[in-house]
Amino acid sequence: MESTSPSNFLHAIIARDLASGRVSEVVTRFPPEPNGYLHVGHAKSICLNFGLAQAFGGRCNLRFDDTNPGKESPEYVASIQEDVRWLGFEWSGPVRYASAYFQQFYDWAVHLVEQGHAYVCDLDAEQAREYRGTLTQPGRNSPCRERPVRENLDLLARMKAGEFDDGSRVLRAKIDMASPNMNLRDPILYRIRKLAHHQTGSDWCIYPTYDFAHGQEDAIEGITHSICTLEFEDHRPLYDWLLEHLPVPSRPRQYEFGRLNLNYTVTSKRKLGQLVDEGVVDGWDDPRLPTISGMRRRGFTPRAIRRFCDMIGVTRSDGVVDVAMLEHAIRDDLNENAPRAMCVLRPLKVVLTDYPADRTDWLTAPNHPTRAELGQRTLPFTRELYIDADDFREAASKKFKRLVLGKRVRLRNACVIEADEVVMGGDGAVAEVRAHTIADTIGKDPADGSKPRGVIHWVSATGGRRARVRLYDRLFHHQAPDRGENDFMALVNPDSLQLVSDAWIEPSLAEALPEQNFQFEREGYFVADRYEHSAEAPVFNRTIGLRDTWNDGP
RNA sequence: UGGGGUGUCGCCAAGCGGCAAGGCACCGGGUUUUGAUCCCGGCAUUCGGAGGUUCGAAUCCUCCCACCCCAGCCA
Repeated sequence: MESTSPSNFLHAIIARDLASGRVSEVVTRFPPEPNGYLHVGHAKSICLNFGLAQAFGGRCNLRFDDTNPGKESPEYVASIQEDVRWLGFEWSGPVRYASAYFQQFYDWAVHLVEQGHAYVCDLDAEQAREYRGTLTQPGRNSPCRERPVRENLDLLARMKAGEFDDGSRVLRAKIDMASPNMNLRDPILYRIRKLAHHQTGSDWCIYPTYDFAHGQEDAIEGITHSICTLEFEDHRPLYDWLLEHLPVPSRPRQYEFGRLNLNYTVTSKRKLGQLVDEGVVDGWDDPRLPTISGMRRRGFTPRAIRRFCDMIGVTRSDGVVDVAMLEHAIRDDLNENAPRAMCVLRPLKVVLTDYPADRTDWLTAPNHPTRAELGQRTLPFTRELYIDADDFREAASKKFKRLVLGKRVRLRNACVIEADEVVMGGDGAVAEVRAHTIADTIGKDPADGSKPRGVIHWVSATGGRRARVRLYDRLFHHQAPDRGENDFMALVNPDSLQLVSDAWIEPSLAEALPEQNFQFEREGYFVADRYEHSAEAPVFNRTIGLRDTWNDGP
């Protein structure tokens, strides 16, 4: 796989650390909590962590930060691994789990207590909040703060033994209740949760907090550069404090970067989960969601997502990336690599009156306009064809470069035809167009030197196949559905999915493999559905439309 | 009104004292059996603002302004 890893400030830091000998090898990690599916924001982190390790010949671990059993599940640990692999990355060694280090964390907690750096606190959640003070006022010491070491040790052991109820006691670090950094006001290290854990079962009833776990996990695994998002910057002093006060095997350092924000979309596990739970979308892998599995089902390729991550860069400023950049990344990849094919979304019958009903010509068409190595396929050409209803008008201005009554148009990969008359249906709409072919125009212009201004796609009515096509649109029309006062659930686009049950495809398309990408010429990029597509009942999802700069006329 | 951050084109982003890369978007023009692609051209005398240092500043100093994060026994 190509290892693009464009330079950024982290790249520079690592290069410097390697050059100075501060570290001899770079070791990073991607540390998701298995409490939801990965989304495009995680893709940025994955590309960053794995990409940096790759760029410097180091290693990158996949580690589940599973310290809160109440929110986690095995379904997520499975999907996360699948998504990371699908994106094209392989972690170093086995999958790691914070939960595998629980005993070590506990021993270290005991160590902290013995050194007088931690104590068991009896304040309940509400009292703890009061004692913590506010952003502008210092907190007050807990009445338990000066508890003797011996008593703390006893209480901690009993917390572990399950003698106390959830929430009744916690273990806290003894740092500084007056610190302007809230994270240093005697942060909680352990809480009681009488809950089974998806990895450790009922072994524990006390679980470490993120702060008491993350740095130590990094130290145990020999992580050299622990990369996280900006909101953890205030936690860095605590991260360092714990490492300094514990006999850890290595000294990782934390660095922060700005998380990805995309306009017109929501990227937060909580909100994505709400859309899934309330049935607004069909599941975590709904093609309208910016989840990795959703984008996969939509037809995005790992390469396009990686390319997108390279395009947006990595900095410490938090901005909002225009989805147009994501759309460009996928169009760019698919334009280069997707085979072309023809599909009519709104079939309008065209009868070629000068063409025998019992005749079929098999025309060959290249699978790609510039890459001959992608081969060609054959198309059945018959008396009855379907073209898209939008590609015909009884009358139109010169700007309309498609089929018009009495005028000519080129059928893509086939001949030129001229529309003679229209047959109206009972509903007053055009039901059929009757036309005739212009002799000897396959692969060449008409003998009279005229050149049709337009080219439209078509599919044989008798040789083609019916298909179901799903046309996706943005889930939100609002640029910032979850910003400020906005209730993102109320801003969902009710027409984000349009089901087309009678699209018409050229026969070769029925043989498509699930997840195969195509460009349906003049329409956009589509993918055979990962789960529902079959030769008997073809199903395609529109990944993204073609760029369209045509300003519609009259 | 505490602490921690960030401010370079509509968006992302290079730049680190020597005179504003690149990408996306957009606007022209050319090619084209996809109104796609491709090609060519345009797009910041200016770097949040005001002072200062310097021959010279987006880059150094001072003050100011705006925005983001922190008061979960979430991560």
